[in-house]
Amino acid sequence: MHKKFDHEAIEKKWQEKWRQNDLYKTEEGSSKEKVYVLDMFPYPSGEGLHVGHPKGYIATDIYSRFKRMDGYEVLHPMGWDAFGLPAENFAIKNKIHPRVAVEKNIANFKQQLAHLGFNYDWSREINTTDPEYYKWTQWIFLKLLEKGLAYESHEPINWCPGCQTGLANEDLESDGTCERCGSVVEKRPMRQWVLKITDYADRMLEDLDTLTEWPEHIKEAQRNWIGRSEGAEIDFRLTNGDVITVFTTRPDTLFGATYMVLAPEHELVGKLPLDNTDEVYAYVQATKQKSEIDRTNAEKEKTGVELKGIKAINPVNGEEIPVFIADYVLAHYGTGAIMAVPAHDERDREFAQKFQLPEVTVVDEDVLVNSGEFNGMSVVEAKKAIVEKVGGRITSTYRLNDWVFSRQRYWGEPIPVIHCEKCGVVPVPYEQLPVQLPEVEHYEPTGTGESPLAAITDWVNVDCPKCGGKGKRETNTMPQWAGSSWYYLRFIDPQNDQALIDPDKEKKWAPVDVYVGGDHAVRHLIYARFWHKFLFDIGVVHTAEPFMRLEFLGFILAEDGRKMSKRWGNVINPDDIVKQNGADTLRVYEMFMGPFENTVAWSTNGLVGAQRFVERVNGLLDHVGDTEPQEITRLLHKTIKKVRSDIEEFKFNTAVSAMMIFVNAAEKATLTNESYQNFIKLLAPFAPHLTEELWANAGNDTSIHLETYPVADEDLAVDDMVTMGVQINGKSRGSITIAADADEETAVFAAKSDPSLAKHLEGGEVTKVIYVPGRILNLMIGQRS
RNA sequence: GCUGGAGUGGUGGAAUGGUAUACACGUGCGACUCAAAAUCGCAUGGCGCAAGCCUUGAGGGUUCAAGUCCCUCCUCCAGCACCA
Repeated sequence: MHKKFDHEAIEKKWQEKWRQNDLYKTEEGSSKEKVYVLDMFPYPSGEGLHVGHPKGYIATDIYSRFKRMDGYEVLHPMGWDAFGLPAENFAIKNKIHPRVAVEKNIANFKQQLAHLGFNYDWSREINTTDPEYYKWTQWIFLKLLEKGLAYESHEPINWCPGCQTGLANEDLESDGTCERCGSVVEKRPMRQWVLKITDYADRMLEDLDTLTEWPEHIKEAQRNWIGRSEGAEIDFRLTNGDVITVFTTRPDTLFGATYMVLAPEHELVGKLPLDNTDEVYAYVQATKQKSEIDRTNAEKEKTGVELKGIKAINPVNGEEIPVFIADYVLAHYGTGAIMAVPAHDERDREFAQKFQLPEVTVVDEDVLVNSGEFNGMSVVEAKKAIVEKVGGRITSTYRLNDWVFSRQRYWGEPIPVIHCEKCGVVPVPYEQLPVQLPEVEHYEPTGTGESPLAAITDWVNVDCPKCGGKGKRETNTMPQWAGSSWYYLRFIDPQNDQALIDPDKEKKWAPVDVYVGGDHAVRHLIYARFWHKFLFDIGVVHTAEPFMRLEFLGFILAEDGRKMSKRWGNVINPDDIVKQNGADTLRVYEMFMGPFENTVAWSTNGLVGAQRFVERVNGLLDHVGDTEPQEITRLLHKTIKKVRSDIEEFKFNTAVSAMMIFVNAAEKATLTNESYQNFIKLLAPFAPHLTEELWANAGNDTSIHLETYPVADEDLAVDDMVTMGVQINGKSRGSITIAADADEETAVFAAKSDPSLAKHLEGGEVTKVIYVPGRILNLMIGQRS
């Protein structure tokens, strides 16, 4: 009789052995075909992992183990995304230097991951806060600057009074609060570094079509995020001679434009000669006071003020129309100015009704009316014709804005530029990288809009690299997203101090073949794709896209159906599960819970099922004999076939269930030692400790994880006898068991010979037979009259 | 509102157009035990004593055959949203 599986001792034993033997180290010079399997690397928080975190890591672990056993050279690394506000806020609160806190958290995370027996090549570990790493993050920034894709802006930006830093639009919740701390975000005019991501918007959009192995919903989310609208820019001359350019997707409705609206922030507002300057000024001020919540609430009543003393001239018919400012027009979209067509736009209609402005219908049933020479034209034709007539320009605009790239905080990559009194912005010479974060005594935010770095005068004051005169270092740092926008490349060549990545190695290992993750995926993927395309343009990488295949994972909720959170007290720590039930049980359970992409609640009961399975496999040796029934051989080969294709497709839940079916059957019979060892290999990627132990117990002195993965014998994977359903007049009435290649006559005979089927055939003639071998027999009978 | 996805037992879920409910949990009964846990065996969609009938969100359609394909509708989830 077998012993109960002592998971604690066995896990420890093999994890140590694997480490000692460098079992999972990627061989650089290997001639095998490569596969690069990557997790979205974690942000090492102080709270450690809960059982939801490892789900994706288990999947990539299984996938990469499978690929290694199947003859590939596998690159499967792990690292840490450790810059950013949470680490800094945690450090401030607990009076610890962020670096120290991060080191501690990483050690804790690494320990937790180690307990699950993952096959990472730890010799490639990277950390975004390591100067040897962020040297290259800074290098990319300098390249962007060199190519004109990084620029300084003084536009008012989002300021979070809680975090005391500027934020990108994307850092806000939909209600306009800070996603980190929940504070109501204000607008503040500030000097900011901005990256011209909009230059890449079209390419990012178009290349989505090449990503055939990405889930559709992620691609759709990217399209929404980029939000391209096709339309035209049209110039409206004002009576004072100024010109306002509007963006519209409906140039065909130009005859219906009965007024214009500028965003209150529009640059022209302060410059126009107006009769009601005070009123206008007051409205602009009132808009600034409003939070983003009030500003973007579509429910509220429209407000605005007419700019008195000027009119605009509708370029298509020469009519003079009034000009307003109103906060329903957004400064950061299109040109910050619109032509208002109350008849064909709900928001314009609402505004027009309030201010009693005329409404002119110009399109009826997709055909133009009230539009002079364009009457009778289709909308599609008219769009082109009218733009041409008024000298407009066909163009696109995007929901996506340029990326606000500076933060007034300590714990980020210093932006590597120097401000010289004489030369202006001067990039730090490449050979002086990295610009290291200096030691500071107070890394709390200053709240003045300056980073804490500004107080360190001996770091800030430097000679200008260009003229040798007085210069000051840039004290803003990069946002957390910077380091994670290119890390997947560094794993390929983590220690290179001469280049971001060696071109030969890049050609060998890039791109990432399978990328797995969930949270924040849309935004991270936008940024990473943007940088990757830039790196492609400057010749650093050889592919236009970084991630060939993307697998999106569903989260694990707490048993109560809520998110796992300290706040609810419903967090389950994987360490506890590993200790009580074992790492292999946890791994099998998380894969068995449901489809990989589904969000499912943790179930302690469900865990028991996985545990029982692990124990039964441990006891399977008792059923090994000299022979095995043929159906066991067949079942094994069917199982091999199923498990292989399921792993390939990330259908781990059905792979596990197929193996359960095999074990259930094998327990009721006997199986040969050969089949036993094949089955253990089949399970090895899922339960690496158990199978390694059983492999050793079976007298092998190699590691099972370097063995060849079983291949199904196609002849043995199909049944020679099949049980198939029989329908009579399309209704299922029973089944027959016949040879898989039986002909129709045999099948019909078998059905007629079956008493329970024959019963249904009485009183009628078989008028039609539908026979799909191995699938179905359907007999149509007509009533005998 | 727009876009994408999903609705199957008490629960998680399975099913190239071919016997719906695999696998697992839970539950019930039984075995083992002084007893319990663990383990093992049997049963387990609904109605019905039974033969049988019904059943994949609702309703239509295509087909020999529909959870699967098509149409209409309902509900839920996700992303976007005063985006011109």
